[in-house]
This record gives sequence, C-alpha cells and structure tokens, in this order.
Amino acid sequence: MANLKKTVPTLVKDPELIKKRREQMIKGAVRLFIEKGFHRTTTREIAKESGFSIGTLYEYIRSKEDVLYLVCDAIYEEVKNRLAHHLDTNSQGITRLKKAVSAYFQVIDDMQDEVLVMYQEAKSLPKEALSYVLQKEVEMTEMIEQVIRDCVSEGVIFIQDAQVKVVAHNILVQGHMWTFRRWQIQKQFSLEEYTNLQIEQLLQGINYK
Amino acid sequence: MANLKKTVPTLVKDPELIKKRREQMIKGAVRLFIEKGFHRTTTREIAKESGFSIGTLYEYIRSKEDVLYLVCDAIYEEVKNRLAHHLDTNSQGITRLKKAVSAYFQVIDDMQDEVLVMYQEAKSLPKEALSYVLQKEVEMTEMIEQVIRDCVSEGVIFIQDAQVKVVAHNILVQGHMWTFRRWQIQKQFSLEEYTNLQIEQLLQGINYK
Amino acid sequence: MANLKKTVPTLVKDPELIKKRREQMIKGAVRLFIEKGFHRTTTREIAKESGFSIGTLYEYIRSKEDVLYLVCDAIYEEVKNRLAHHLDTNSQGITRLKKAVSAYFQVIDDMQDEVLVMYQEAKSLPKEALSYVLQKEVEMTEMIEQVIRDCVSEGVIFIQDAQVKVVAHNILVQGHMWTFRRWQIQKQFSLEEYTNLQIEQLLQGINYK
Amino acid sequence: MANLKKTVPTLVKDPELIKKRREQMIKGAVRLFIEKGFHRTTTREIAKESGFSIGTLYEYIRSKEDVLYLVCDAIYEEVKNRLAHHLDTNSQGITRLKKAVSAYFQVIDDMQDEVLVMYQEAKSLPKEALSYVLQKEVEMTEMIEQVIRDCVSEGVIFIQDAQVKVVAHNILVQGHMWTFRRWQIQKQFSLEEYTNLQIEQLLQGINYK
DNA sequence: CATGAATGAGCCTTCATTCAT
DNA sequence: GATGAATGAAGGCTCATTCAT
Repeated sequence: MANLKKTVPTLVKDPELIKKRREQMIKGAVRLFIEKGFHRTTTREIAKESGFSIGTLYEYIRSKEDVLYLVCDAIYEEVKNRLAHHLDTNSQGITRLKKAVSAYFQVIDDMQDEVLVMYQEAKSLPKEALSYVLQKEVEMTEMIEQVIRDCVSEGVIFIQDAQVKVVAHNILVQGHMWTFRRWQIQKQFSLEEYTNLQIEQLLQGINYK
Repeated sequence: MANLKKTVPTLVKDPELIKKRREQMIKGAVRLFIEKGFHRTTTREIAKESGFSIGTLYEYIRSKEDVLYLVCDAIYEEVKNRLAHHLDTNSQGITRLKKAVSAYFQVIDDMQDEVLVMYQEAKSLPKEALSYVLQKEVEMTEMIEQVIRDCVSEGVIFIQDAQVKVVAHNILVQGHMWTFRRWQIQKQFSLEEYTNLQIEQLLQGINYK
Repeated sequence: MANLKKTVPTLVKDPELIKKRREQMIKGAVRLFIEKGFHRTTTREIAKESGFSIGTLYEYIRSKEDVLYLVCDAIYEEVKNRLAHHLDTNSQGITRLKKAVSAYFQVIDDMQDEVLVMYQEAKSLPKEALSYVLQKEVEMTEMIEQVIRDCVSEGVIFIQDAQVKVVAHNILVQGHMWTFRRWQIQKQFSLEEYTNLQIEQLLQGINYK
Repeated sequence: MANLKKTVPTLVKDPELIKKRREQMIKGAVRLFIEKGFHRTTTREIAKESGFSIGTLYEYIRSKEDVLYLVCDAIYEEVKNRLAHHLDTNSQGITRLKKAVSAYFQVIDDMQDEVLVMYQEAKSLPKEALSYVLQKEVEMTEMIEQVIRDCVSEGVIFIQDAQVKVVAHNILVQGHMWTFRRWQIQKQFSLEEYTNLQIEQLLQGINYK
C-alpha cells in the first residue's frame, strides 16, 4: 500500500536546477495541454513554451510521457495540498463536512483547467505511471472519507460504512462535474449556488413522501 | 438549439451500402478505440478491423475524425435508445424514479467500454462535431430531469427547480462514475449494491442531526 | 542446420512489386553504402537513390537494418551464384582446383565494392540477421572445401582433413584480401599475377631446404 | 612516404597529463568499441568510462573521430611492439620464420578483441587519419617480409620477390582470420593446431601429384 | 584544468490521405 | 465502388560539440 514517489530519471545532476527546469516545463506543458491536449502537443512546443531547447528538454525527461506524468503528478499534488490546507479547520459537527465540500469545490474551481487536463489525459500514461497517479486519487477519496467518518464518530451523522464510501466518491465526482460539465453547469449556477445545492442534496436528499 | 443531425459526406451514393459499411466501421473502430484509444489507433487498423481496405474507408468518411464522430454518435444513440426503452414504464410515484436510475445504471453497466471510450475521446472531436455530441448529453440530462419533474408534478417530490437540475446531473455523473472509477468502485460494490446505495442517498441524503 | 531464408515483412502485397522495389532499393543502398558506409547513410538518401519517397521505402522494410540485411543477403547470393556458375566445369585433376580459385578471385574482383561493403557492415546487423548471413559464409567455405575434397577423392591431392578446412578458409580469405588490402596489393599485382602467385603458393608452399 | 606521427591537438599543455588522460581514454574507448562498435558508442559514454567528464574529454581531443584514431593508433602500436619484441630471436634458418609466424599468431590471439575492433572501425577514420593508420599496416607487412627475406638471404628459402610479398600478406591475413572467422575457426582448432597447420601449408603447400 | 548544462541539426519512423488502376 | 501503393509532412528523440562557471 506504500506509494513511493516515482522519480523520472535525469541526465542533469544539480537538484536545484532540476526543480527549476521541471517547474518551467510543467507550467509550459500544462498551458499547451489545456490548449490542445497531450497528443496534439509536440515535444518541441513543450520545450519552446518552457523556455529552452528540445535538447535541454530531454536532459530532464526520457520521453514525452514523462512530461505527462510530471504534469499529472504536479497537479494532483497541488490539489491535494490545497485541499489539505483548507481542511485544516477547527469546525465542529456537520459544519466541518460542509466546509470541506466548499473548500474542495473551491480548489477545483481555482484549478479548473489543470483538473480537466489531468483527468482527460492521464489515461495516456504508461501503465505503471498511471497506477501511481490513480493512487493519488485513492488518497483524495480517503481524505474525504475521513472527514465523513469524523462526523460519524462525533455522532452527527448516522450512516453505514458502505454509504460513507459512496458519498465520498460522489463528492469527489461532483467536483469533477463542475469542470467537466461546465459548459452546462456553469451556465446555470454560480459556484456558490452549486455548492449550496450540492450540500443540501447531500444532507437531505430529495424531500419525498 | 436546433439539433439537426450532422451528416458526414460520402463519395458513395447507395444509402444501403453507406449504412452497412458504416456499421462495420463503427463496430471495428469501437473495438480498437476501447483497446488503445483514438490517437493510438490508425486508419489502416480501422479499415482492416472493419473488413475493407483503406481506400474504401475513405469512400465513406473524409477524415479520421469523422470516424470518431460516427462512433460517439452511435454510442450516444445506443445509450439513449436503451434508456428510453427502459424508461417506458407505467410505474407510479417514487418508484418511477428509482426504476429510472436503476435502468440507467444498468445501461451504463452493459455498455461500459463504449461509454468510457466516448467520454474519453469525444474531446478530440472538431469543435462543431463536439457540439453535436454534447447536445446529446443535454438531451440525456433532460430525459432524467423529466422523470424527476414528473415526480414533482405527481406530488411525490418537493424540490425547487434548480435542485432538479443538480440532481439530474448527479444521477448522470454517478452513472459515469460506475465506469470511470471502476477500478475502485466495482471492487467494492456489485451493481445492485451500488444502485441501492445511490438511490438511498439520493432520496434521503445523509441522516444527520 | 537448415537455413531458411529470413524474410523481411512488407506492407505491400504484390510480390512482383516487392521484387522490383527491393531491387531498386538494394541497388541504391549498395551505391550509398560503398560511398559512405551504412551508418553515415540516411534512410532518406536510400529512398531518394532508390527512386522513391521515404514513405514508400518503409512500405517495403521495417527498419534501416532491414535494408542492410537485404543488401548483405543479395550480395552473398550474387557471389555464391556467380561462383557456383563458374565452378560448373568438367575439368579434371588439379586443374579443377586451379580453375576454382581463379573463378573465385575473378568473382571477387568483379564485385569488389559490394564484397567490401558486405564484410565491413554486416557486423551492424541485428544478431539474428547476422546469423543468417554468416551461414552463407559457411556455405561458401563448404563449396570450396568440396572442390578440394573432390581432388582428394580423385587422388591428386594428399592432405589430412584438418588441412582441407584451413586451405579452404585461406582461399576464401585470400579473395577478401584482394579487396580489403587493395590499396597495397592491387598496386603491386594484376589480378592474373595475384592469382598465379597464390595458386603457386597454395600448391607448392615455400620452396625451402 | 614520410611517416610522421599524426598528433591530435589539445587544449591542455601539460604533456604528462595528456599522456595520462589519453591512456585512460583509450582504455575506456576500446572497451566500449569492443562491446558496441564505434558508431553505437557515444562520447558521453567514452568520457564516463574513462573516468572524467564530457567537458574534459574535449580538452584532449577535437572530435569523436580523434578518439578512434587514438585507439587504432594505440592498438597498432601495441601489436607492432609485441611482435617486434617476440621477433627478437636468435633463431637460424627456417625456424626463424616458423617462430615469427607463431609469435605473430600468438600476439593476435592475445589481442583478439582489440584487433577486431581496429580492423572493423578504422574505415570510419577521416581520410588523412586512415592513411596514417594504413601506413602502420604497411610497416607490419614489411616486418614480416623482412623475416622472409632474411631466410632467402640465408639461403634456406628460394622464392621470387613477388612471392615474398604475397606470402607476407598471407601470413598477416591468416592472423586476422583467426579473429575475424573465430566463430568458425576457433571452434575447429586450438591456436596451436591452427598455427601448425598454417605453417605446414605455408612451407609445403598442398602435396599434389 | 575540470565540469556539466545547453544546444539544435539531424536521424529514423509513422501515418493520414490521395489517386491511378 | 473497391483496392492498395505512394506520398511527405511531421513527430519523438539522440548526441557531438560548446562554453560559462
């Protein structure tokens, strides 16, 4: 269950430089992937957008797929970090869950393009790299699950264990929805409205007889 | 808002033949796209898998993207038809909604691979073709919305209009979830369990203080 | 010990065409390999020299190494055929061996450039292809050995078995010498002189006390 | 016909250092060339195998081809030296020639890989460098020729002048044979057997009527 | 002197598309 | 209508060489 970070081999030795160059690279690649997708972006374009030559690009990666991995990894890391940061509340009771959902939706909204790219292109990752990335998804799910379980422990929510998982997945996916279906949803709702409606639905379900 | 079917130009006149060849083509292409994705599939492979030559393939389409359009269109049509077929019930009250959700999840489960392919590759469609396909998504949403509204009209559900939309989207996306997150979800739940849990959640929300 | 011909896969089906195109390709490639060696020759150059486009080249081979294999194979085949043709004599006694050596040296002289290329570049063949080619060398050796053995059977030569092998190898290699050391040898001797001297040496050795 | 040693320019002044670094370099390069050939070896690999950086490598050479020249030159020098050392006998008569051949074959056997590399890769040398190296080959031939001529002078061998040259070339090439055709010959004979058979053949030729 | 990051020309190969038969 | 050979733009990647530190 350990999830050692997969490291992409480099020809360059200086760790400082690696960090710097990869940041440039990721930034450039994300911009391009958002614009035209992974397959339609060439390595030459990535190099240029990153501010260095094609030769230099390949000093920091072995293959184009490495760029994708680096990009997906960075985006996940960013989302997770932001989320973790926002979850760090002292709220009590159901408020805690509400705030978590709000925070999560907010993070997704802030990183719409990145999230979109990641979910659309990750499938092009080589098998092993994909596993590493999917593991991150599992971790995200667990973070949300934990918030719910905390509420259960506190006695503010009464649901069976299986339902916890389903609800966690639902919340996650409702975040994705906000980006994937934005051409429909963001025309109809503001983020705040969307958040409120989803939280309401989450807590009360449909009010039926 | 018009939804005229976008037609792909052909060099061949005989409509019967067009229909036949395109069916072969779609069947072959879906198989390949499922296996290796749109970008990694070559037109030669599509022709071969379809049972005719590359030259013939290009008698029935203008570009590789046309194949993708035909495939996405066919899959949507199939999903919509199957769903429409299953919705055709005489159920009353909340049961009607429950059955709709069940039916929808069942359809998705039956067409997992196709649904997965469609949602993953549609983004590679040229702008205009993408619009046509997304329109189908809107229609699907409306079908679900209609079921909910019917319940509202019948007086078995009391929710505001905005919530109807959100719930419809949620249901749709929970269907996608069943395929997109199958590596997590299908390990944890059977389709029946998943369906029941989602319906329960949908109707009652979280049982909280 | 069977030596099935290794066939290079093609995208083209018409065997006539394959034969024709490959002949063009081999001819062009030999010319280039002679001029600048295998590694310094580009696939584009091969295509151009063969009279077709780079795309077409790759319809008839899978990799650059395939060209080298085709070239080596063709040269060996040519040398072997020519030699076999010339060996087809009715000579008796030692004359038979003399004629064989003459014929062989003549063939080598006629195909100097090709022979040179083949022996210099074959090492770049992938392992398996190299084996196929080396097998041809074995067959050549056996052809020469056979001529010697025939003389032994006829009772015109008396040498032990091991010596037969060594002599056969020597003859082969003295042929190669004529091309590999041409910058020295061909300055000093005409082919006829060289042939006579080698035959004399072969038969009598050094006349020593 | 002058045979001035071609010197490879350096950025470094200190002759001691140059000598030391080049020895490292040659040792490393030979190892790599034996393993994968000149063209498949990169300058980076050479630097690494030599124990210094790519930058340093280029302080001691101007181009990759310089490395090849240095390597070929060093190998030839080594072969020549070893041979000269072994020839330094006091033997008389035909024994002198026999010992020379034995010694030469022994040297070749000891340096198989190096000899193989040199003869296979020297062709990639730039024209001028190639001439320098070939000159070494001439010198080797002359060394052998001299041994034969000494025998002729001593009156133990009676052959015409032209034959002397041919025999010298034959001996040289029979040495190469031992490495180039090792996949055939070394399977059939030990070095001793091979040496004896070749000497026998050299002296007596084929015993024919 | 030594280092190693940067460069970019150039290589091999693929593949969507066309068109003569 | 069907076929498949031909095309060449374009892509991913390598590697000899340079030069600032």
